[in-house]
Amino acid sequence: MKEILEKSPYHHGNLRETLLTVANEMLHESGIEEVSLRKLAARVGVSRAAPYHHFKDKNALLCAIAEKGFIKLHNINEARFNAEDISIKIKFSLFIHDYVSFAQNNPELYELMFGRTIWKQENSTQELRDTAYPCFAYQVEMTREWQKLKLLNFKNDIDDDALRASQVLWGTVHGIAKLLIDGIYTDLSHVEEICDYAVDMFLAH
Amino acid sequence: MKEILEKSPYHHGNLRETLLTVANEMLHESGIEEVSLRKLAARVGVSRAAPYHHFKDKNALLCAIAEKGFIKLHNINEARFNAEDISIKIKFSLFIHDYVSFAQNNPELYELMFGRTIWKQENSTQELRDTAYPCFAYQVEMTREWQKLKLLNFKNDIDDDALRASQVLWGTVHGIAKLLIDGIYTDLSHVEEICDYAVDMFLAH
DNA sequence: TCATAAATTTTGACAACGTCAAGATTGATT
DNA sequence: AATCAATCTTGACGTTGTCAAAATTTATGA
Repeated sequence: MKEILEKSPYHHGNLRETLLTVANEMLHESGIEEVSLRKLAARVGVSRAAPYHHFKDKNALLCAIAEKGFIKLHNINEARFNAEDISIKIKFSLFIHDYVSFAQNNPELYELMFGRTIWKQENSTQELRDTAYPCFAYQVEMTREWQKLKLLNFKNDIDDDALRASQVLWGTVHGIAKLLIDGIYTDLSHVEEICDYAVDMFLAH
Repeated sequence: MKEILEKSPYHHGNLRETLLTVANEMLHESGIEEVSLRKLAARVGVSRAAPYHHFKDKNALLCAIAEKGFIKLHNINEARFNAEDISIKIKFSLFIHDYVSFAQNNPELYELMFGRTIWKQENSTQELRDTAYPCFAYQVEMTREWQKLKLLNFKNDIDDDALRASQVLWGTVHGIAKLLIDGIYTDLSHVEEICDYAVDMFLAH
C-alpha cells in the first residue's frame, strides 16, 4: 500500500524522532530563540498542530532535547572516568577541560540543558528528571572518589563532604562555561588557560 | 496649567524612569517571562507604542534595568572591599557570601544581568557595557589585591595572574548562583555551607 | 470482511507579543 | 502667535504557542 517515496503520506511514520532531530539541528544552527514549533513543523513538512500529538507542549519538546544532551554529557564523563591508562590527576584535569569543551561545542544545547527555561517553576518533565539526576549524581560519585584519594583541596571533616565539594566543583565549571557561552567572557583564546587555573586551584598542593 | 492629579495628562512627564521602575517591579514579582512591553505600558497607563520613544526596543529597556543592577552589585562589592574593620580573610569570605546572596535576593535581576538575553549577539547597548565593564574590572582588581596578600590558593607565576584567578573565582560564584536560582540546586538550605566550602577551597592553606 | 475504535494529522481560530507608520496632542522656541 | 520638536495614540502586520473540531489513516475485533 506504500506510495512512492516522493509522495508524502498523511501519517509521517516517525514524527516524534524526526521532530527531535530537526529541532536539534535548528538549535545548533541558529540558537534557541529561533526554535519555534511552527518553523519546526514547516521544516519537517507537517502542520502546526501535528507536534502536539507527540509532545504535550513546546516545553516538553525542549525537555526531550535536553535529555539527549544529558545522555551525551554523561557518556563523556563516564568514558573519561573509567579510562584506565591515565593518572588520576590528569583524569581530573581532563574532566574539567572536557566539561567546558562540551559547553563550548554545544553552547545552545548546554544553555537549554542547564537553563531556567526547563528547570524553573515545575517546567521539567519527569522523563528529564529521570535522565538528568543520575547524571548529577555521577558527578558527586566522581568527586567522592577524588576526595578519597586526597586529590582535592577541600577540608575533609564533614559527612556530606563529597556533595558540597561537588557542588563547588560543578559550580566552577558551570560558571566558567556559562560566562563563556553567554558572551560575557568575550576573549575565547584563553579558555584552556582558565581551565588549567581552575584545576590548579582544586588540586591539593 | 497643570490639571488636578486625578487627570492623566497627555504627556506623562517622567515616563522613562517610571517605565524602568515599574518594569523592575514586574521583574521581581513574576519573572522576566512576564515582563512584556504591552503589559508594562498598560500598567503605567500608557499606550503600547509609548515606550518606543524612550527605548529603542525591548532589549534596550532590559539593558537599562540591568545597568541599575550592576550599579547595585558594584556598590555592594565596593563597600565590602573598603570596609576597614574586618580582616582580609573574613572580607573575602563575605565577598563570596554577599555575591551569592545578591543573586538569591534578586534572582530575576541577576538572571537578566548575566543572561544571554542582553549579552549575546551584539544585544548589549553601549550604556550597559560602559556600566558593566568597570564592575567586571573591579573584581579583577580585588583579586589582584588578594593575590598580592598571598591570600589565594593560586600559583603565582604568570603575568596576568589576577585576571585568570578572577575568572575562576568569578566563575565559581557565578556558577553556584546560577545553579541555585535556575532551580537545579533545589535544596536551598545549605547555601551558606556551599559558600563556606568555596571559600575554604580558595584560601591558601 | 467489515464496522468500529484509536491514532494521527489538518484547518481554523484565538490571544498575546514586538514593532512600525501615520496621525494627534502638547510643550518649547522664536 | 506661529512653528517645531517632543511625546503619545491608534491602527496594523507578522509571529508565536495553543486548542477545538474535523479529516484521514491505521489497527482492532466480531
